[in-house]
Amino acid sequence: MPTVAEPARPPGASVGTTEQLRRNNLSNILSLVHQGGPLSRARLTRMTGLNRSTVGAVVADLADLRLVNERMPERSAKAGRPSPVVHVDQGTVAIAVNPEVDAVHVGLVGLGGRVFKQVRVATANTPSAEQVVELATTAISDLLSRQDHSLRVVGIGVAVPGQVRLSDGLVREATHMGWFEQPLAAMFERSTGHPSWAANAAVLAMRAESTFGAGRDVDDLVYVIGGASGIGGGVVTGGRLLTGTAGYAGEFGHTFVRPSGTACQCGGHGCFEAEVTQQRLLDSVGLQAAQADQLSAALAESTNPDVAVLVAESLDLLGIVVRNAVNLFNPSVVVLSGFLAALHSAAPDDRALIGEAIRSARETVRVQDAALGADQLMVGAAEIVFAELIADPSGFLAS
Amino acid sequence: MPTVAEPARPPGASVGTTEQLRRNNLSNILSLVHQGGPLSRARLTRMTGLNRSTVGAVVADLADLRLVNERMPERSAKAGRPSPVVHVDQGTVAIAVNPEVDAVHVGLVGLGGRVFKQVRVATANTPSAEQVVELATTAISDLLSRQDHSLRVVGIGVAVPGQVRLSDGLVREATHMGWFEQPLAAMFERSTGHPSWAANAAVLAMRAESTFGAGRDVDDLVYVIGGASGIGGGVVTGGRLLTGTAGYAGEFGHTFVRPSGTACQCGGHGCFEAEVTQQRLLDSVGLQAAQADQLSAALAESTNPDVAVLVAESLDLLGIVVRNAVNLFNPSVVVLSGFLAALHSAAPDDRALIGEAIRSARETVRVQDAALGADQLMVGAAEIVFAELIADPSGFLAS
DNA sequence: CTGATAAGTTCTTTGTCACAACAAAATATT
DNA sequence: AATATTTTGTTGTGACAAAGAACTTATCAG
Repeated sequence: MPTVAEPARPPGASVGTTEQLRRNNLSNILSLVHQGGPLSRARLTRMTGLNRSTVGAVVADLADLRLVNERMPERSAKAGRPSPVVHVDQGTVAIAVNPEVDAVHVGLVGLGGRVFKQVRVATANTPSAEQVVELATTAISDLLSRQDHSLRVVGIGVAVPGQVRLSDGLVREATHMGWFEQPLAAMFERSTGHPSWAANAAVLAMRAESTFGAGRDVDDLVYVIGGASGIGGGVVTGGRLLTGTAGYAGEFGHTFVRPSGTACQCGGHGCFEAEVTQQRLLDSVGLQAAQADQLSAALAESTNPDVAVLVAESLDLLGIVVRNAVNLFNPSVVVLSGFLAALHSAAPDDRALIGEAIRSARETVRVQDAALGADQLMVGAAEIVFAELIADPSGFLAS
Repeated sequence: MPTVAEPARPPGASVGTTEQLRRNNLSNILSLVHQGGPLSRARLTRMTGLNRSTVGAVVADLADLRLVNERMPERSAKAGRPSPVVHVDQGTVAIAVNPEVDAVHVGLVGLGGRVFKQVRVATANTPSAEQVVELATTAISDLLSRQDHSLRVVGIGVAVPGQVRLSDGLVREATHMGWFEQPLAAMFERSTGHPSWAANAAVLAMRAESTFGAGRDVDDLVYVIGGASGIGGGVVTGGRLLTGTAGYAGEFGHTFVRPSGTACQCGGHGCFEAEVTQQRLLDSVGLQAAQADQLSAALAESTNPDVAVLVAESLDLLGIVVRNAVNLFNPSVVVLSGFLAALHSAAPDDRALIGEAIRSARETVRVQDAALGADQLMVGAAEIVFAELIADPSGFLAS
């Protein structure tokens, strides 16, 4: 007879035993080197507050796991014995996959966030989930075989333009791809043998930005990105990624901005992403979808009053989204990305965006544009894999 | 010369040393007993996953700190040696203060969340911050002197209807009280000698609900409360309270719901709390402000078509707020409180509230009414104090 | 009254980290 | 060029926390 289930909620951080303590220290130090680049052991000591000898032991453990290696610095500025610099291992990589309407992107990303290689496999039509897995699997073995040194692949991260259940990587719906209830992570695991995760692309873009870009060292961050397939976003609060109960949090694209507005693909009305689209802005200045990166310049150069009206109107609606977000999340930074960054650069100041947020929250928030370029999604997709590795380095590699 | 400041961000949970390990276990077990009521040591063992002997040692430590005590159970159901039941100490209390427009509420709340005593000190006019401190200080010594056993007061928690900076308990603005930039926590500390904290009343109401009420054991919770002074709220995500960078997060009352709507006190337009007020609903059924608790019944009984229209319209606007919240936070539960619960009970079903949220998030969310009654705010205000105590029991009492 | 069961108690072992003493390797000073 | 100073790695020791085993205690079932 099974015993009565306890409220299994692990109270507080799950660090109760000495074993978990060491795991935590391994995790923290690996995380610092992953995010902060090469760091001397002396700096790690100061940053963690641990003892010199402890840091030495932990770094030695990480080196045994081939996750980091130590090198003596070439030049040392200050007096005293030089401290060995801890680098992330260059042979440990994650594979990033990003299916799109007309192509599949596949990349090789090293621990530390460097994109080593990247390919774009074009498709004739919008690919099915099965096709994406097949194309990506081929591309992956191709990428790996062309590599000279042998790499250790720790897993696959897939960035999907749609809603993904984090627990098992099930794509609930990706309307632009025409996908519904596709167990994408499981499909990748079966096809490649590598442990796989999938998540919403906008959330992963934010992860990249939050770990390596404009949101670095920001504990309370709101990120909104606009692309060809709509508007998404993600939130970091208290230094932690906001996922919600299943991973669907951060859908800024479906914020209500206009009563009885255009019908949205989601079934609702007045959604932000139904009212403000990249296509409409591109059309207004006569650009093609492929020229989205020129939107900011084109908007700045335009003297067409119709464009000015469209921009003003779009900024107003973006302002509603940002205002709501500032009131709800009280972030220190709001990052705008994709065509929303272009829209932002067309605004005379940030008053249209945050002017109507409550004063207390408004005063300490700043709006800025994304810092990362095209690699963004590759880095973000790899990051879901690395996050798992970093959470429990030795446990992850043992399994 | 000061050394160069390191990015002092403690990576991950700050549990790096064996000392912090014990602190963490003290904290976890005290938290379980505080929230879950009396628990046997055997159950604590199962809930924490720690060893019998460890739990025994930790509980002994907590007993030494006079935070818990153990009693043998009167009746035992199963075979085997009876496990001592760990109770929260009844002599450890926090003082809860809640200033309102026409009164100051002061309460004595025990560890474990029981309200021992409570007084309402009526005021002729809306009191200033100084007056509130003065009235409350008198009421506190009065409450304490009338108590037969000697109590250990661990601190004061103040629930303020306005925006409060959490770090130092500065009231940034409480428009209904007419307060601006009042260092309320510091004022209480000076006047009473007890360590004091202040926070937004709606957030504290949510804390109560999240710890002891409808949001118990819910890791992803959205809470929206409507009262005489407007609409506020709070969010728990991933089991943690969402505060934002300074503590102003959760201002659902200023969500945009109607273009060119009524001007709001915040300076914005179309805010939810400007469009839907308790007063208007009370007026529609001919109730007074003091009869707010009868609103739900009155709305149910009303046959007036004007009331029906107002209710439908208000529900629509509430639906916008809830829909946005579901899309952004992906909660498992949305709790409605105050007059919003009355409004909710007047709805035929929850379709008006969550019908337009994105499907994936909508399917797993449920909307329910607050479970806690009038004590809510006292419990919540005490909770900011207890949270500090629980985070580091021995450190808190040593300081 | 006896056996089964469950859980507290005690003692030992293991593992983690802090600390102190020492050694090493660089710069700074004379 | 020699020496002092500074900073940091290294090593060994001790404190402390938790796990585990062996034993004891207290209840229930028959």
